Amino acid sequence: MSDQLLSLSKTLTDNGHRLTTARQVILETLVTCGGHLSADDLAAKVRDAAPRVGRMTVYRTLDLLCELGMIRPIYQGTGAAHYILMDEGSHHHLICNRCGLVIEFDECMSSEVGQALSQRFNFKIQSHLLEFHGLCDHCQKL
Amino acid sequence: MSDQLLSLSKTLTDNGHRLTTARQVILETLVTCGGHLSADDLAAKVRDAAPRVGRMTVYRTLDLLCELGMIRPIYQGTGAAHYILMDEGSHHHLICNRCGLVIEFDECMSSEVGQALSQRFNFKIQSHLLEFHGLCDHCQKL
DNA sequence: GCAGATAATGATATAAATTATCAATATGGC
DNA sequence: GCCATATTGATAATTTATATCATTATCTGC
Ligand SMILES: [Mn+2]
Ligand SMILES: [Mn+2]
Ligand SMILES: [Zn+2]
Ligand SMILES: [Zn+2]
Repeated sequence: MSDQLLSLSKTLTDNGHRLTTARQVILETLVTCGGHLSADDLAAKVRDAAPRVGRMTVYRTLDLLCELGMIRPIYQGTGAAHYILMDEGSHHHLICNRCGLVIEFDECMSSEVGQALSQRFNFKIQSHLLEFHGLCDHCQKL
Repeated sequence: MSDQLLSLSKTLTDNGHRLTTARQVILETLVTCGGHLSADDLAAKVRDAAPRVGRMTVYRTLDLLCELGMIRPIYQGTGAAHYILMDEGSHHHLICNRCGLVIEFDECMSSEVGQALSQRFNFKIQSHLLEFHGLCDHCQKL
């Protein structure tokens, strides 16, 4: 069991939620896949490992994880929400407006800005998402 | 007709798309409302001004505006996509993970990072979105 | 370890949001 | 104004998301 999985599980129990087998499998699948899945995509993968887990439980678990700030829904081409992991505190993308290509990157200087905002609005920051949008190498040449 | 509306219209024609009356009304409504609308919300408002504009046209226009980088779909509580205006080059949010409150802010230091990424990946940046997620003043006290 | 209170589940039904089709129409270039 | 064709909108189909509720599993306290 990975550290990340342990940490996510702990966040659940720390907030008074039960660590059910369904939730365990869902978390494990989510971590293994590295996120970027839709609810139904995830439900399908989860059912490979645990066929008894219902689709509703996946939807509800995703909602719960969102509320706890562990994941975040974003658009990724299709009409369905895709969920990215937020437990590391940040997530960064370059996204092509034409073909939908997603490039991940790490560096970012949002901490200072966050600090200031946190005070101004008395807002407790748990994570951030930074996305640059534009045209990828390939799509610029079309 | 606002400068913003003119600029958006120009982007359409500059990219070889027709400036139809439907698109004009859609853009105008979008700008007037300041974005943050779902496709169906927008369709309803559009039909107040122009009853003949069909829902499909709104969906398709929103897709087109996304592809041109003028707007961007994000999640805002409900299952439907909400569209934010991106033509100013950036958009910044503080979002409460519990109640969904959205606070807008202006300052940000993403330009330098963007510059570096742009070169590294040969990616033409058109805009960026920065979101901080956490708990608002009110929800921290629950 | 067991019982009880209750959070959580999952089968089912319903609603909401998105996408596909295609004949009719409006648009911009000439 | 004419024409080629991009765009539209009515309709239908599909995909996503939400609501219900009886049943089950989890945790707490003993
Ligand atoms: Mn990612
Ligand atoms: Mn906004
Ligand atoms: Zn691309
Ligand atoms: Zn809140």
